[in-house]
Amino acid sequence: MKNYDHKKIEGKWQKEWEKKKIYNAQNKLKGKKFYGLIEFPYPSGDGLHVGHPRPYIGMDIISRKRRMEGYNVLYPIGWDAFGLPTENYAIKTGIAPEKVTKKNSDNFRRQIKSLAVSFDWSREVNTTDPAYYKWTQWIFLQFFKKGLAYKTKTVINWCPKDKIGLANEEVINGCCERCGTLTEKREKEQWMLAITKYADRLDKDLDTVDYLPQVKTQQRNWIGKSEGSEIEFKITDSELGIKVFTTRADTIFGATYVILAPEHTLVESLKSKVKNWDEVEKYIALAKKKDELTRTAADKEKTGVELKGVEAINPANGEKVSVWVADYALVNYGTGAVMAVPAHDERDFAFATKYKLPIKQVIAPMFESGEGHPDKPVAGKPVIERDVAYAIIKHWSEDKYLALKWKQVDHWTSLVMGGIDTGEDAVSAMKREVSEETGFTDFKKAYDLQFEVHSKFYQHQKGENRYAKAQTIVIELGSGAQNNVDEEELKKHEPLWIEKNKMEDFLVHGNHKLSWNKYLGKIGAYTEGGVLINSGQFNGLSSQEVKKNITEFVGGKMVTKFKLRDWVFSRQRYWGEPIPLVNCEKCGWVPVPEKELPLKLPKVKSYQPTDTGESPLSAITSWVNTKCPKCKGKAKRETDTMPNWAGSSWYYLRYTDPKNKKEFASKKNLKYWTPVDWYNGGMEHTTLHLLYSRFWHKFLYDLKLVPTSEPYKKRTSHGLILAEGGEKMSKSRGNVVNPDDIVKTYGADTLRLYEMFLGPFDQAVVWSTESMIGSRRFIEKVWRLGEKVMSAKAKTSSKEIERLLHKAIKKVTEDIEIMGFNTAISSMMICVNEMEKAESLSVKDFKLFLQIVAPFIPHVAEELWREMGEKKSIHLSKWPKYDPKKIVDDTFTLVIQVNSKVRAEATVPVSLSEKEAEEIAKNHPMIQSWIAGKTIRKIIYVKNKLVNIVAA
RNA sequence: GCCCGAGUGGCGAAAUUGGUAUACGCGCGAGACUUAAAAUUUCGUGGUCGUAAGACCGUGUGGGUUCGAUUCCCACCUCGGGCACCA
Repeated sequence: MKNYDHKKIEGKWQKEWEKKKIYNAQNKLKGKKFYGLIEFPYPSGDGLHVGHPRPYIGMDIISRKRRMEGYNVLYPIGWDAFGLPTENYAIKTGIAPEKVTKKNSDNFRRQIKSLAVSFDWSREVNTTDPAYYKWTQWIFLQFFKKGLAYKTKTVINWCPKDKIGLANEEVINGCCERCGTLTEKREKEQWMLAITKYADRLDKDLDTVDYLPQVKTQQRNWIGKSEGSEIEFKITDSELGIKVFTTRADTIFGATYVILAPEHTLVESLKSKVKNWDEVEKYIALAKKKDELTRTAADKEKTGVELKGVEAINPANGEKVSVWVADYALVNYGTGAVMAVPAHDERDFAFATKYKLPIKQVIAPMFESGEGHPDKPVAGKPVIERDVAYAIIKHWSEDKYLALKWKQVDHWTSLVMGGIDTGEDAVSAMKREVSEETGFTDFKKAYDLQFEVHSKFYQHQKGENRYAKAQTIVIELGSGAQNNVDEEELKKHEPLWIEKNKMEDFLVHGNHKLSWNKYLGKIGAYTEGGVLINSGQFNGLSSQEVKKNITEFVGGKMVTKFKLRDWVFSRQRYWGEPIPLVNCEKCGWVPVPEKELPLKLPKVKSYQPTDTGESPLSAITSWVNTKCPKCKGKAKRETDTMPNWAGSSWYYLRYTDPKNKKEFASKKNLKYWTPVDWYNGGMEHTTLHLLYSRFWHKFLYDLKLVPTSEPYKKRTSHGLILAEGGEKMSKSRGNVVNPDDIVKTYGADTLRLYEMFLGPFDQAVVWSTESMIGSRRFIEKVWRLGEKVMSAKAKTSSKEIERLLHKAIKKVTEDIEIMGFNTAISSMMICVNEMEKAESLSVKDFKLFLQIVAPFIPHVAEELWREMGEKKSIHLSKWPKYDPKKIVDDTFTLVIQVNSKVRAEATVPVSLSEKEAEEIAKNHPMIQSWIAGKTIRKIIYVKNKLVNIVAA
């Protein structure tokens, strides 16, 4: 018996597979296909660490299974090789980026190949290859021709360290995504791609794809679709008006001032009217200077300045409101102006409180027999509307509050409350009620909290439905001076002094709790929906249904806004695709003619970006100065390059036809291969690469250049592999585990199996080289088992083994589909453990086992398969089917419970009837003592599982 | 603050139309083989009490629904991820 030696078999089979091209996609565009995709790597100088291959191996297992299921499989790889690290390396060393890229990708290729990932290497692409980026440039020109690529002066996020403009997506907490440096704002002419034109479709079409729910939510979040109203507030004595965007048109009667973003162009146009212009100008200058981080810090105190002398008119009620400039209004969202409704918006509330601006409640919370409320309104009974009030009564010396405990109803407690008579105001009404019900007379202070709460309920004693509109009144007692309280009142309820911090638990009604929390200041603005009050003709309507009507009433219109901004597509860098446009004095921006593509990167002496923010290309005058393709006059080339998201936005299309010189891919190939059936990648690319590529794809679809509107049918994610301390693996932390070392000592099969066994595929897991031994042991067991089976030459297997084997086939078949690799492996381990012990295991059955384990440990499976006389690769064999008859158990363990506690077990045949099971249970000796002297109330029977005797 | 996910032995983790909690693996303990070690292999391995049979407790915490809850509901705590003045 020869021992398992991974070194002897892994290289051998890798060469054989490559020679026979068994993993290459077949060029015949016929039959069922499977296109599996992983995110192509950036070939960094550090090489692969053990975290990189996790997604490759996962998708490899799926691809291998698909091949065995008879699919024509496309599982490609390439290099996303434009990018900063290579360029920075070039700056430091002077070595050309092409050379570095070549070296790094050669190393990556070698490493990946050593893991036997079944990529089709004949379709390898490289984004930095001119034959590839010719088409990246070509697609960009299509955007340009359709007016979706435009150059504009914008405020961009600028990283002072990398000297590069960043898209919003690349700014994390105000810092550069790559280097962590705090970004600055800079004004610059930049090429933009109009992704916002596709915002709605990018959002809506998520319904048509099978993505992880988190991916969909994150994309939706990022796109930030929000439906609302655009409404104009006219400025008095002026032709001008302020257009605001709001999702809460229902609160417009409560709009007590208007806010403009500091960058809003209207501010300048109002200059002549503004009396405090100096102050305003200063504020604006300050706001512009602030960097992203300090300006958007959530806990930052709000600031602003009033435009004195400017007044706007609330179109709902005609009231004059003040106009302010404040940086909590953002210029690039909505209209850059906000109608402030402090009573119903947290931010406006904070601002209004600080600057003492009026706060007007226009939405009353509505309690409709909800939680902690009296009975539901009864249909058919009359509804009596009543004005009422609650009193929050503070003790004269202690930190206690007065509340009522109702005597006729259990667990009923409330604030002191009562009706308001006609002509009476709420404060006097409550003073009257309080003295009647509690006897207290010394009211030091009594005021209206200005918080109205509505409720609907059924009043038992009166037999009628009530609609109560309650005011919240606060009364502070000066002393305990008290009159006698009427006997009748005392029979109804008992007044109790409750400590402040116990009050919320003491009160049972949701509306009382709400008023109490408003009093405490726990609720600033009431931001939920409710019933309109103080809103003229709209009073009594619900905030949900009234939005459209109110918008029309004030002459506004319903609109949809997005958080998504257009994509900054320019980079002032060398190592990227040159933007193929020339600027002609006469003709403006003119595309480089298609036949001149690719527009290659010229050789430069220095890769250093300039401090002025121009790319190193601008220094090469012989390249920059050119002729206009249109008029042949003098022209200059664009010196900006594309961001590295460009090449990755369409690479999956190129894989279908990677050598095509006439098109980015032929229609025929695209039609057969796309969409990608299954795309696995990192969550970190959800709002960047994934969204960008969906955008490009939709654009190409509109040009009828791709056959589907979505590029990827299904999207899953893998978790990170963390270093042993639970930290991220990185060269700088010095905790990187190199797969080369693992392959050398344990073998590629062990590494593959271990990575898949570590834990759930989509979760982060901690690497442990110590635990790897388990996977190696499993492989050795399989190996020994193979040797044993071959020498024994059994014709049949024992029944138990057959059952376990077919169960494993079922489990593995199903689990691979849901990326449950760890549980699939577990079932194979169980199977092997039993096969080891088994007296008889047939060659035929063992070969079935080899087939299901083959996607996980391809070398060992192939070696044993061939030794058993097979001439063709196991990876081209047909995926086994389990036999449903063979997985049926004859017996099962019947669990017998008494009062839901397991007291006994019995091995019984599966054909057992309910009656028989009950008999077995009752007569079981272990059970007798538990039910002795008790009455059996109930017997619960769960087929093939348990009997539960409920006895007392 | 808001949204999403998670919390189970010493460790990685299984198990959900509600039905034996801890499969599988690592580690650990004891035995076999061996001159010895490694490798391999057999048995054991949630906690407490008990000589034992066994009993009780146990899936982040506190409640609830149920004959029965890791699974469903409510409240809370902790960790991870995303968003963050988006009107």
